[in-house]
Amino acid sequence: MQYNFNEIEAKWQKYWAENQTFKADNPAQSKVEGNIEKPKFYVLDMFPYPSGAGLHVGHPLGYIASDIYARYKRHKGFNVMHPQGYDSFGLPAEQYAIQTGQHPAITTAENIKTYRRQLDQIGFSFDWSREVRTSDPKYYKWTQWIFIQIFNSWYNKETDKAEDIETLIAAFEKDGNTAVNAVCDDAIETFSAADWNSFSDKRKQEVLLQYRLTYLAETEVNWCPALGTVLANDEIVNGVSERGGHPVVRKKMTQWSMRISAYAQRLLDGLEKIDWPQPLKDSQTNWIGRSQGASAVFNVNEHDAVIDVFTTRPDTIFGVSFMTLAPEHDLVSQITTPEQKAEVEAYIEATAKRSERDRMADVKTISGAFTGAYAEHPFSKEPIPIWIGDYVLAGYGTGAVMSVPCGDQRDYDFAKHFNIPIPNIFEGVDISEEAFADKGKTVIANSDFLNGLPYKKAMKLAIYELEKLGQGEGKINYRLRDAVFSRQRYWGEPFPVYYVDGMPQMIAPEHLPIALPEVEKYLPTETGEPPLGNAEVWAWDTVANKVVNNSEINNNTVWPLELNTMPGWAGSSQYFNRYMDPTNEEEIFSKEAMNYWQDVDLYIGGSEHATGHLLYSRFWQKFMFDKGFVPKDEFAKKLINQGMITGTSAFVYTLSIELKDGESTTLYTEPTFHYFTKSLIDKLENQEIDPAVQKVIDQVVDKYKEQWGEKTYWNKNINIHKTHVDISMVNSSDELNMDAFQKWRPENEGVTFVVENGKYIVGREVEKMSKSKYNVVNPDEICEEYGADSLRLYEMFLGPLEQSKPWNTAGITGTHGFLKKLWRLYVPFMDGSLSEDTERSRSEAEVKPTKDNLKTLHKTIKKVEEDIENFSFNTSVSTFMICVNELSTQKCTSKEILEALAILVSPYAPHIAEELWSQLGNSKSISTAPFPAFDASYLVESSKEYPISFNGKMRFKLELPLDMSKDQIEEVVMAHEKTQQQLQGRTPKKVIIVPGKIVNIVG
RNA sequence: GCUCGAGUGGUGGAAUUGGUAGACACGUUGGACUUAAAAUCCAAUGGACAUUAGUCCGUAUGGGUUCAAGUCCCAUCUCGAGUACCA
Repeated sequence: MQYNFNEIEAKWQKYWAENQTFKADNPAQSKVEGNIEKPKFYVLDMFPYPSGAGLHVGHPLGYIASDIYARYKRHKGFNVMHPQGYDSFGLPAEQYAIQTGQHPAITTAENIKTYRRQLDQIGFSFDWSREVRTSDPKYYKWTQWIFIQIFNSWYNKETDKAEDIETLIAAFEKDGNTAVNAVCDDAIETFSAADWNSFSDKRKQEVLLQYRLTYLAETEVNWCPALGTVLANDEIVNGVSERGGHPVVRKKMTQWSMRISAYAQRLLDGLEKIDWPQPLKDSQTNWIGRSQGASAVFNVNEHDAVIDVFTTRPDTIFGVSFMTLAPEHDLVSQITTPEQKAEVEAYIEATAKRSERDRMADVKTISGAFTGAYAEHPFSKEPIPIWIGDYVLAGYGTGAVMSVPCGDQRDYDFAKHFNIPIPNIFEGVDISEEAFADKGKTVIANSDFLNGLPYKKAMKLAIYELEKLGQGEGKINYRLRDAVFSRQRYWGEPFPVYYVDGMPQMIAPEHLPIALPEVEKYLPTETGEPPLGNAEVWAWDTVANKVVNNSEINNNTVWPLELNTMPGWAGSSQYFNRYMDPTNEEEIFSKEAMNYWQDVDLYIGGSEHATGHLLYSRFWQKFMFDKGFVPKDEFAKKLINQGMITGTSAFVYTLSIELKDGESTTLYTEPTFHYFTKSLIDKLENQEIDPAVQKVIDQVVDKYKEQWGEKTYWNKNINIHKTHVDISMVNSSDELNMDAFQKWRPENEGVTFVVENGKYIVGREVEKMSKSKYNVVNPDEICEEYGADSLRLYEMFLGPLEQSKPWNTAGITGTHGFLKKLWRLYVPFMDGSLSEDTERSRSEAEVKPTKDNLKTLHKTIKKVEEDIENFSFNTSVSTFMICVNELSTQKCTSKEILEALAILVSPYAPHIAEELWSQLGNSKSISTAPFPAFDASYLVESSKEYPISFNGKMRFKLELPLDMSKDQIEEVVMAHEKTQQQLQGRTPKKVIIVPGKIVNIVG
């Protein structure tokens, strides 16, 4: 009986779907409420954005790994939840809609269909009954619900958690805002209880907005004109948009923001208790950017104004020789003197024109302008000139720095450039060439009360003295900014918000979801409103509690709705919790479900989400924790980043011949229109011209001579050109299908190949998989030709999960061959079409396992179990191969052994395992079978083949009993003829014997 | 520039606390079967010398610790990822 993988895989995929084999039990659904016998295990993949291109072989890598783990945990007796869904709001579908008019919901649904088909054919054990789609109103109802929760909350620094806004209102009514210690906007006016109670309703709402965890405020945002939307910091890479690479400019706009900065410290602390990859933790730490120092206040001379600065080096405060403000700083226009006005304004204009990208690319050019104003040093009372410079960023800290040129290289460079004095406040340090920033070696000098102190002490004392003056305090600063939450796009979650007199109002949760309205065009309106401005039915009726036509807006009971939509990360920030109870229409998830599932045990996905999805999700989780909705403040215990699978591009080579007269003048460049096989190119690169190449070159030169007459060409340059060729035209031995190549493109017709042994060998290079490089490998084709089980095994076999590694389809014959070999072991137990030489009955075939059989099996169990626990899937595939090779050699026909082996293999190659399991006579799915127990007694050895080394080099091996003593071993080894041969009469200085390991003879 | 990670055959990669380097595959070469091809099976396969036994060199490079180093320590080089005026 043949291993007919296509048939087997289709059969079992159908079986799993029909029997809901991988449906995870929920506490509420089980017989005994809240008490499922099995312990829970939650395995999660980062859900995909369903793009139009479908999957390539790189995409399922992480899904295969998580699937193996999920299936393994089922064998180990866990109630495993392994859900999958779609992050289906996003820019590509909308861009496509703008171009074609096709509704994004339609393209998205089509793409999801393709994804589902591709996922199904790989045989994942997903519980599809839990599927979520972020663009489904039934799902985004809860995204809107969370938004309302966040809006109705503030952050209490005293309790260090989010609290209901009602508690803040109560505090205001009682004591005003002076006693409240909250995370809020920067410039807040203080008010008493009496003030508060006398405020108008609108005024109260304005004040509360400054405290809410999501708030509407005019903020400086990253505006991307090409995409017509704002972008969050993590959506910008190198000053251009992550998607599309469009330029981004700074712009002030009224936007929803999320007060993630309130959670900066907890997001940092939380990293210590989760098992996530260090690089990922590092980049989150970096992104949060905690720095400890002090704030200091400098009074501005002749103005009623102060400059607030943040510094990490308050110990160097006596080294200040100037102040620098960001050009955008509010004070600049106020304090600039009439004489300096022209220069300052010109400078501000010049910096505004420079894009973010230019500013970043050009960090070496020093520029700035003097405002003409002076600040007063808090201690020395000396006047300090105030400058502006674009090396100070408006968005970080207070947008102003106290410049200490002797201790900071940027300040130093600025001072040098503008001839500002550089006072030295470090003992015994030369600062004539560069600034001195080594905190460890710092001893302060020329600094009044700080003289002679090292860094730490000086820092403490400086802060103490600043506090005494009332001009500063110790402070911790974070780089993390509040996250802009509005997008001027169509294809996203609508906000559950309407506006009364310009003030945002939440729609009551019982009226959710607020579904996306239909629009004619997906572009911004003529007046520059977001696409939802095109909707005709987009007003909120507060009486009927429903969305009505805009014409009904009466500014009394019917009000306009919010026109922005939520960003891509809104829907993905709590999806892992919704999976626990995905169809619940009453609440986001039931208490029972949440208490049972708790958190994600294993989360697998790409490292590109380090500072986006994974930071925002942790933020929302902490919020949900504060409000008592979830029991854990970190949502995923363990996270693994799978590496990228790169493509192996193929290249063909042509030459062009450049004829030069004398040293430099190019007379003529001639492409040869011949394709040369790789080895000839290799030779050329080593300055070696093969006769076959020479012939072509001569032809070109002859042709030239015919046209131009005889000349001496003493300089012939040969240039090699390589072109990508579609990898489907290349076989596993790198041979090009020359016929196919000629037909590939019209211009290839009739080209000549210069071959070796009749074969054209292409060049190979590892590159990112992409259409333009013609190196994309589609899993559909692999499944068709080799089967999903071969694909799964091969993806794991390629190398460690976290590492990036190149795909090479040729290698799949290895794992495919293994499966065939595995199959053959079971043939004696198969019904009907037994091959002639194995024609036996089952009972005849079955024999008792031999000692060797058991040894092979149990060493496989041990290794595979260890490997899975360590996520070392590549090595367990090798272990299976060794196991099958051994059992084949042993001609094993023990049902006991083969049953256990089928279970071991089943997480990796589930289809063949199910088939073999049923052929052995089992009627239930193999996924219900317990994992074989390891028994060490089968591995006990009585002897060991000792490596005998001389001076650390292994020379020969000797089989010795394991119970032999050190002395006995030495005796036997020394007496051995090969030992004497090695020593050649010398007496060894030392003999090292590690029983059970090694013998080393020194001398 | 800074932070982190990695360098092992022609290729992907093994090597658990320092203890037989190159497991397992791919590819290559030779052989069997076949009219032929495919498939399958068998054998060889780090390099150099040695046609037998065997010897020497080999885990990016140079040092060091050790009876013993891919593994530990120091320095250097190369590649990859992240980050980038963060005061």
